[in-house]
Amino acid sequence: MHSAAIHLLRRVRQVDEEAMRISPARASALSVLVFAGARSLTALAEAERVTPATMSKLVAAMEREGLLRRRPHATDGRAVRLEATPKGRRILQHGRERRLALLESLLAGTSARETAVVREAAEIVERALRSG
Amino acid sequence: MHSAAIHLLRRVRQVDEEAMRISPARASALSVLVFAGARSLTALAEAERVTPATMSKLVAAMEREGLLRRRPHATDGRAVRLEATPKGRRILQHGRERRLALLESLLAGTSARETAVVREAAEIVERALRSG
DNA sequence: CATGGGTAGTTAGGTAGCCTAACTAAACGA
DNA sequence: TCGTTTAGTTAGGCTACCTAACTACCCATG
Repeated sequence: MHSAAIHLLRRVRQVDEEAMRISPARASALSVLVFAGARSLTALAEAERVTPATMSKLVAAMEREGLLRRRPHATDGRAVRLEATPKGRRILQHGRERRLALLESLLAGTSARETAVVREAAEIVERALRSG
Repeated sequence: MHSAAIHLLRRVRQVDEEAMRISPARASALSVLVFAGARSLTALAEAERVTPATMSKLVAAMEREGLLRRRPHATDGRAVRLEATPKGRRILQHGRERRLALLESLLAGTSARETAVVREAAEIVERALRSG
């Protein structure tokens, strides 16, 4: 399971870089903003299970690339509100499509039942990580 | 699926580092040597889907740590034969146990059926990556 | 048997993503 | 108002990845 995760990510990285789109860590953070909505840097760091320091650099890079915007928090002068830009949404969508295409082609040699097993496993793992 | 892999590895890394044992990339390479047998650096790089340059550095570090040995190839003076040391096997075993314990505890809240789904999915993904 | 093209591995230099420690600035509560 | 807590940044360090350029060796072919 662990080994499968390592190898899968290495493979996905190859394709991502071929297309010069967006790295896995950025795609993952951006998707939180897109699908779960705008939030503070620290909240995003928690969602992604990294430290605020790490997220601070990721956010700075993504902001430079125009993937997200920083807005002042309505009432808290220390905090920022991070939100995806239209460009960010677009690029995330591209990335998702590319990744999806890769995963589909990888799973092309497997049966429908096996595909369903993999999908369910991904959900189980995410749920377990959230609760654990 | 992609996102589950990212989050799983981040979680595993936390535990690995707590124990100051062996990093995921090293564990993965070492396990090839332990379970599939001694081989050349380039062959190991291919098995791990990284470039020889990357593997060269990994191997140098693991050799310094006494996890593996370098032997001359019987007939080819350019090549080396990499094999795990007893210490390497031992540490790999520890790492596997720790990781196993983590994964077990993560999956503790899931049913037996779900655990089986995850196990099968890992096998399917590895098989798909090998053939694709 | 010399020579030149391929192969095994290393080195140099660069990037991303992760960390901890130490900091600034704002908020809050006693 | 003043000390503590919280949000985010910066500095410095590590691992793991890459490409490009190198050395050393292998092997065929003239």
